[in-house]
Amino acid sequence: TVTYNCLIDGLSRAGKIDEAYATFSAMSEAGCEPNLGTYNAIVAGLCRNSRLDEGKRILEEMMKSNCRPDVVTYSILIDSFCKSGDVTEAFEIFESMKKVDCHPNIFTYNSLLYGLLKVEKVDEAFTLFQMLKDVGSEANVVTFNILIDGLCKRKRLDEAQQCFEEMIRSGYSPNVVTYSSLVDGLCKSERSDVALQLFMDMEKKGCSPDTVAYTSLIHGLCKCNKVDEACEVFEAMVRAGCPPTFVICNALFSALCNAGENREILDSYEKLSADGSSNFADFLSQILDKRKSNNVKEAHKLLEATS
RNA sequence: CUACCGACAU
Repeated sequence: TVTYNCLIDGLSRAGKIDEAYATFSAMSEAGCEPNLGTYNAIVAGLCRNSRLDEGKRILEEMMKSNCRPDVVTYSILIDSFCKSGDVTEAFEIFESMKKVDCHPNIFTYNSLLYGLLKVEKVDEAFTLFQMLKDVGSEANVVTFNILIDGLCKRKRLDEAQQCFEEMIRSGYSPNVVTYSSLVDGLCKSERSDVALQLFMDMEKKGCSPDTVAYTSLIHGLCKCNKVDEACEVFEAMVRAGCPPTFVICNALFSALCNAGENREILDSYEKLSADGSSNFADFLSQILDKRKSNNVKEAHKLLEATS
C-alpha cells in the first residue's frame, strides 16, 4: 500500500493525474486496500491538477467507507477551493468537517485566510484571525505571512506594518517570506526606499535573502527607476553566492536599457533571451563593471556588440 | 507517508 501511495503521489506531482487515478483504481483490485494516505494523495493530486469536483467526490466516497477523511483531507480541499477563488465552497466544507467533529487546525485556518484575502474580504479575514485565536488554535509564521502579504496586495500597507509588529510582539520571528512580501508590497506602492531599508534590516537580523527576496527587491527598484541601487543589490547577490536567475537578469537588463533609452539595445536583448541564464549573468556583470568605471557609453557598446 | 505563505506587464 505504501508503494502505491508513493506512486500515486509521484505521478500526480508529475502532472500524470490520469495514470495516478488508474493506479488508485487498480490497487483495490490487486487486493491492496487504500488507506488514509492513499486517499489524501489522490485527493491532493486531483486538486493540484484543477479537478476539484472529483476531489470532492472522493471525499464523499470516503465518508461512506470505513476510511474516514481526516483534517488533512478536508484541508486539502479547503485550500484548493480557496486558491481557485471559491471561498463559499471552502467554507461549506469547513462547516461540514466541524459537523462530523473533525477539528480544523492551523493549516485549515491559514488556507481560509488566504482565500478570504484573495477575494478581498479583508474584514472577514481579520474576524477569522480573531476567531482562530479564540478557539485556541495557535497562529504560526505562515498565518502572519498570509495576512501581511494579503494586506500588501490590497495596498493596505499600514495594516500590514501593524500586523508585522503584532507578529514580533507575539514572539514570532519573521522569516524570509515575511520580508519578501513586505518588500514586494512596498515597492509596488512606490516605497522602494523603505523596501531597501527593510531588506538590509532583514540581513542584519541574520535572515539571509533567497532568490525570491532578491527578485522582489531588484525588480521593485528597477520599476521605481532606481537603477543604481538595483545594480548594487545585484552585485551583492552574486557576491553572496546566490545564482542570478533569468528573471532577475531580465529585469535588470531591461531597466538598464530603459535608462539608456536606446532602442537598438532592446533589440539585441531579444536575441540574448535565447541564451542560457548563466551567460546572461556573466554578461550583466561585465556591463555593471563598465558602469562602475563611469563608462556608461562603453557599457552600451558592449550591449550592442552582443547582437 | 500526504495538506498552508512571498517575486516575474509569468
